[in-house]
Amino acid sequence: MPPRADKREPGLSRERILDAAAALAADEGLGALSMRRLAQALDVWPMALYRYFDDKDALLDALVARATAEVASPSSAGPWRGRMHALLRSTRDALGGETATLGAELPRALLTPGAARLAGDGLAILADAGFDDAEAQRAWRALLAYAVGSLAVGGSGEPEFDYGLDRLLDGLEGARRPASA
Amino acid sequence: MPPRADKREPGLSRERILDAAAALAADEGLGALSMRRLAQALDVWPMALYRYFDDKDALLDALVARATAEVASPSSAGPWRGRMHALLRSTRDALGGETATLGAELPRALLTPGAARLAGDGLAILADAGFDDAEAQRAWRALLAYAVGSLAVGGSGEPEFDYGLDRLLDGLEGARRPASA
DNA sequence: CCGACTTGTGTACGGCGTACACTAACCGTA
DNA sequence: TACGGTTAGTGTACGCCGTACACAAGTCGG
Repeated sequence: MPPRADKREPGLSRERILDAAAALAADEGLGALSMRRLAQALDVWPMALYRYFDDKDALLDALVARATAEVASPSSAGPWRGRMHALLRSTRDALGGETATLGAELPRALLTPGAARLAGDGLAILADAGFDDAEAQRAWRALLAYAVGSLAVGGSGEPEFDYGLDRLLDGLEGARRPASA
Repeated sequence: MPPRADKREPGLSRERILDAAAALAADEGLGALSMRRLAQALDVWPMALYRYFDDKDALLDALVARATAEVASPSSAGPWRGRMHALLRSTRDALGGETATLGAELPRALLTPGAARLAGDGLAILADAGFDDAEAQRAWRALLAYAVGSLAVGGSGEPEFDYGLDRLLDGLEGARRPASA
């Protein structure tokens, strides 16, 4: 028999806490996300949250990790530039979206498992496109820097995001092989 | 006679406070920068700081504004790509440097007068390079996004920063005029 | 000499993260 | 049926934070 079969339902869970935290941050901004307010939203005493997260920092990490992990993997069909567009747009949306006003939390998002998977996806696309390993690495970092930076810089939305991305892709494509001359 | 000639020296000043704040943030991280610790470093009571800044947010704004304003204007001689390199490298260093671990404060840096001057410098270079107004705007935003994003993404330093920047510049240059075909 | 102004001193309050000790509910076992 | 262990959530408490407010000390022009 399985050694775990506790019948009492905790009521709380990491998932439920993260949901509430994301909602609170989305509604009132990241600054309003305090352990006390969060506990209140869950109708629980503040210390209850510490059964599920070591401290507030761990909770924040989990929040951005979840957002990062939600970035959709693009299908592996179609031209590489289109797939790269989809991947980076999705990245940008995930980091600036659910994590919402989490702009300030960007750096920590780049250290999560989700980010590693993302890099894998990106590098695969670049490999398909004919970049060798070293160049794909540099290219991926440049693309990610652009995608992340565009969150801070803002601009007038998707067309502008695509414009810069296309220019960067143009440049990368032109440098793909040492020199065709 | 000039209406201001008070002989008592305040001891405190916005400049002195900002210096201490920058030092504290550089030494112990942005998280350690509290009004109380800062006041202690200046050997003053916390409330004294409020004579010079409305609140902590204003102080932080002033801090990043100063860093942004310190970005050197590149000389207007030489090829445009070289000048653009210098400007963006300087931007990146200023935002990631003195503001130090101020990574989290990046967004507010882009709303300062210093950032406006920076944009002016960048747009001037792009104009020299033959971009029309609209395209220079989009190009500048893309370049700034890349420079800012590279702070978050990290990477192995200057060569990598230059690599991505060059690829973006390549792409921008290729698109400068509608089509040369 | 005197009121006005400037600068920094104190005091106080509400909110924060969280350490720590506790209770209540439920389990498997005897 | 009774019981020790485990788990989930409850309370209490402490030290830090930003900052509102009232105040004293020093310096000015008149």
